[in-house]
Amino acid sequence: VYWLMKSEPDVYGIDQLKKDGRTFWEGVRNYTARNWMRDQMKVGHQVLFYHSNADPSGVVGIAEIVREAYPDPYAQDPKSDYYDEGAPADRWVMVDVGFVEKFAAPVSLAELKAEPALEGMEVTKKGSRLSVHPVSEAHFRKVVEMGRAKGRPVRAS
DNA sequence: GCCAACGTTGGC
DNA sequence: GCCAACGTTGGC
Repeated sequence: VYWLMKSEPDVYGIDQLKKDGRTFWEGVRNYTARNWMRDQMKVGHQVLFYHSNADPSGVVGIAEIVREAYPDPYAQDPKSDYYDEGAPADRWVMVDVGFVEKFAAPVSLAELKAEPALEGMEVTKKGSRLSVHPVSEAHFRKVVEMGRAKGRPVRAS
């Protein structure tokens, strides 16, 4: 299974992931996204890393799942922006993701929309807001091809 | 900053 | 269970 995960670069971008090597993906508070993370994500799955609210928004590289879903402690922390008052400890989960590669330049949303081979890809649809969702293998491969065509990517060492 | 799309909440 | 109101996401 392949995935797309969105993050605002001002909050946590691909450069930070490259620097950190891996991170925990806290703060998902949408049941559909939660269910995919909890029920379907497995270690080793590849992820398109997407920058939203960016200039340009688009896929900036590849990450991978390095730890499967476990409870998100921020949901229990009243001081956190992600606090969910009264939520049972197992309501919200997070996964850990590792850096794989950063494209030489983003594959912008405009380019994704313009590519016929990516027709139907979730992120190209109007009103697509889900921050975590699966991507078909064909779409994943195509986006990676487009990203690598931008120049030599930076890979994890 | 605007606004369309969507998910969630809460009154009934 | 319906649905209007509200909050959030995210492109532009």
